[in-house]
Amino acid sequence: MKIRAVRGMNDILPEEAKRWQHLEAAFRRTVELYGYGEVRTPAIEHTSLFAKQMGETSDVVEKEMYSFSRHDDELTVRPEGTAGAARAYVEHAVANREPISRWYYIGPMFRGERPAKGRYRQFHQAGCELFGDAGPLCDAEMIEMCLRILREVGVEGARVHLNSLGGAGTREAFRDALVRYLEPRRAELSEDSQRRLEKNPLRILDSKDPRDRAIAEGAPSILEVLSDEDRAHFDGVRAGLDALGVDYVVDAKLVRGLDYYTRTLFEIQATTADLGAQSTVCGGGRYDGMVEGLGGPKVPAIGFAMGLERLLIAAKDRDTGAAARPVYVAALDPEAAPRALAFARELRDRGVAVELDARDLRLKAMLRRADGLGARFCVLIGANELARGEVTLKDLGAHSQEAIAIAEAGATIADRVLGGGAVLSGGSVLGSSEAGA
RNA sequence: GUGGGUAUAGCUCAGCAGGUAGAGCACUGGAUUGUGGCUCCAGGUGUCGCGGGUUCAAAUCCCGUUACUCACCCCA
Repeated sequence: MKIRAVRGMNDILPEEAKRWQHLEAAFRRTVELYGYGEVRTPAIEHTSLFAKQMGETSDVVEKEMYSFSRHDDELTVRPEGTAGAARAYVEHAVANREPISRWYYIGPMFRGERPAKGRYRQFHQAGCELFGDAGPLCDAEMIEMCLRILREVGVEGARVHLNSLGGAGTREAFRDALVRYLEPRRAELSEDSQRRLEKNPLRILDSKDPRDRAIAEGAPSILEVLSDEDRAHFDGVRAGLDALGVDYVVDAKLVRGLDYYTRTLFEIQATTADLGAQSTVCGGGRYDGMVEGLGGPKVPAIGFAMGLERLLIAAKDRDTGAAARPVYVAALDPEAAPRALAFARELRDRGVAVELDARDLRLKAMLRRADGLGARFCVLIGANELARGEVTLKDLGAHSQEAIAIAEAGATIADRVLGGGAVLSGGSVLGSSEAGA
């Protein structure tokens, strides 16, 4: 039996990796505009970190984590990025060094869910965490930043959903009120929701089952039971969004499966049909209690994460820029191959990208390959060239070729490839002729 | 985790009233003794996802299994 990739885990081949690189670059570029710096935390943490922060009874912790014992340690491969970042924030006493910290991360996360489109067991998230500011304006700022990222990345039709869970006390009170409302109607709920009644009643609010929806319609709204402080914060967020001209919908039924959220909760959905049920492309909120819960000082925080696989599905494919146009060096005879190898190195020394081809093939096949790669220049080095101390330089766009003394060829080619605007105009001319053909 | 669909060449797919496999693209060679993007010709030895079963005979029918996929669930 052949060894295959583990279920739910995918290879990303170079061609596709290019799209990832563009996505990640756009993310970095954008969040750095807002003052975020990258943090890199380990992929493995103590299991208790996730169990405590995300909630012992959350689905992720209960049945989706990749956990294992190693010697005396109970460890887990991270299912998300926030807990690890907060742990590092506390561990390094960052609150003592600076009043506000803005961190971002990009990396793989692991959850043992049943794979589906846009949902994999190893998946990738890019996210931000802001520590040290409890004010509502940074909530609004972060949401606007998320929208900017999505725009930069080419996601269209993003919709912001906003809710507030209130502080810890409000949340508990609401949970009780909700259970009091639902308990008498238990029999009318879907099977899933009957289970959720004990475990995570808030989840019933965003169930997709029509039976649940009907009941959820009449359920009490968390927004009605917010404390004055929570209400003021929520209004502040909305005022911030309004000032930024950001469209959003208040959705009192928006909830999360993770326990650590307080107050502001938001989710951005892409309206791409391709995403199917996995349309949430960005989710985040406040977690004002986490740092203290990890043994740190009372430091409020807010963060979000984006699922990169989903982003790539939702993102309109844009021109990823001019593809690399290597100079193609073809070694035509075995005796000329070492010279071609050395010549390729010389071009690279001069900063020119080179694809060396020393296979035992017909010149025709090599030129086809050079075309396929989009090379503008092709350098032929064979027995004839070797005898004359020359190389043959072909300009594939102009259909011309010339003999150049091998001692000068490197400088000449580097000059043509790298020299000023010549590259751009040459590239676009070739590009348009290709498009026309 | 639950239910439905799919699984044939590197890629996209055809073939299925059962007789042991095809097309396009891509790739290689030739037409053009060392000159490309077009054209023409030629080139496939693919465990027809895997394992069982029915049958003289299975890619085709049945069962199981795995992967992918859609919905639910969960979430980013």
